[in-house]
Amino acid sequence: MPLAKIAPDLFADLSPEARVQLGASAQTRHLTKGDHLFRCGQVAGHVFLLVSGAVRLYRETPEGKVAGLHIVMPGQLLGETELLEDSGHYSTSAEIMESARALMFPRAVFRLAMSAHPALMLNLLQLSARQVQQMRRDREQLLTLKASQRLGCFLMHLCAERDYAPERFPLPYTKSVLASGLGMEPETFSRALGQLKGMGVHLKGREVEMSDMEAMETRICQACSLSDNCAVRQYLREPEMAMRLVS
Amino acid sequence: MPLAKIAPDLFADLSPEARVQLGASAQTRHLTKGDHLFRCGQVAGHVFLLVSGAVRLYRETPEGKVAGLHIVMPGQLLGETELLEDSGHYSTSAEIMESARALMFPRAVFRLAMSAHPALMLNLLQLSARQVQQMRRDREQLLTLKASQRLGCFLMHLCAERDYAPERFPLPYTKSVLASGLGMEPETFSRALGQLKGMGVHLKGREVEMSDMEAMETRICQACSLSDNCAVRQYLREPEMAMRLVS
DNA sequence: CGTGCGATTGATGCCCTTCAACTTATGTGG
DNA sequence: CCACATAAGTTGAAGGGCATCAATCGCACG
Repeated sequence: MPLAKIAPDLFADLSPEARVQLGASAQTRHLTKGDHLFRCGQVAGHVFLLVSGAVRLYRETPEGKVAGLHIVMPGQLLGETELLEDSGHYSTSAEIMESARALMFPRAVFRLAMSAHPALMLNLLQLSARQVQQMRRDREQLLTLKASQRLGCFLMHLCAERDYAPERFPLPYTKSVLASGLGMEPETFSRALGQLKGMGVHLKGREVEMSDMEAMETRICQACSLSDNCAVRQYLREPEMAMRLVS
Repeated sequence: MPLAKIAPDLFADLSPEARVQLGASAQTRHLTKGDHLFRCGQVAGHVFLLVSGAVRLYRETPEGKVAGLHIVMPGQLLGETELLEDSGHYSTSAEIMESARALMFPRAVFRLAMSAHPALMLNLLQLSARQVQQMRRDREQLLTLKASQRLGCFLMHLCAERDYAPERFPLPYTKSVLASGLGMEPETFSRALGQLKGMGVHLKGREVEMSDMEAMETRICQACSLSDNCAVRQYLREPEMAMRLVS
């Protein structure tokens, strides 16, 4: 598969030759649930690009607690923050949650490509900026929203960003994994779901059904500080969206 | 003041001429407590470099709650994430918490400088990567540590990163501001301080005194997942540190 | 010396975690 | 295809940490 298809944002404005050359330097790895892409503390020799599946970034404390940091989705990079860091060690562990395929770029190759192709560096910078913004939103929501609202917000974003129909769309990974990504325990997740049922949210297996977007917006977006500059709001305002709700 | 003095990391490896040129394009602004550098939603026309003082990034919800996101310290950038974002609007508000001086670079100038000087772009990328890592730590600590531990961790980092002596060093800003930055209410902050007294932490005005680093390490670092690759641990292991404790 | 803001302390309530028991899916070998 | 084992998810009860509201204290300021 060409790089431009896997992560269009990252490889945009890159000459076709450069893309091919970069692609040739990468190995493909197939992994199954429970495998590790890398572990915290190992020498950071590679940058990974997730093609399919799901990966959880986590760390563990000396006391043995595991703290989930982030769920990586297809098209995203892993180990990019270590690419430029002085220490040269991975600062998190990366565990496969869902059978995955990943491209493996040697760190040195990636750094050379960056220097050779300013467009790539610019794209990396843009992705990084977006990630910072997203993490700010995440932090804020941890402090201001309750569990059910965070879950509802996530579902709406999923729907909006992938342009799904609210009445029926698939969950990208299991409930436990999602709970970990949202920073809550599975039990809390389950109870949060119960509360969302009052807003027309039903979840069977991995099928999501959201029938009352209006209630969701008033009871969730209202409590979130992003207000208007949020993908969800824009999605709900789209005319085609109104069409879809009527039909 | 030369740029290299204000933010050495950012302007490293940049030719002196380029530095002077960039510096010439910047206006200096003096601000006092309560002023705003920018507000959420405004057109993002500038990138700011904080020279002195302290700035709080925050957002507010439609319901009127304010959520503190980050405290910006001298030498750091503001509005960098908006520099590359498509929307072109500030995604947070920036309020002065402590009389400040800031350099104001027009967005377009900064973007041009980035293209013209790959070293600048590389440094930006590195700063951004570091910021992501720091935010990961932050998020994790919000979920795993209790308020007093977060405060203790912050104090130790402050001490380690600026190479202060634990027995006596200044707090960079007021308690309320610090509380906001740590994601807790002033009341909780106050109570957290009370708990730290049991570990030899005393705070008079803006003077910090930490007399029992050993207790701090066992009761705080032990619960944190960074374990060894943490500036605090390294600081505590330094030989000069041992000297200092003995003398 | 009063005024106003920052900081402290107490009381109360909510949300989430934790532990435990239970139910429901998932998948494997007979 | 069923029986079984294991994992995933649900539900209940108890407890703790933090937010919230309110009152008081300390301190810098005019």
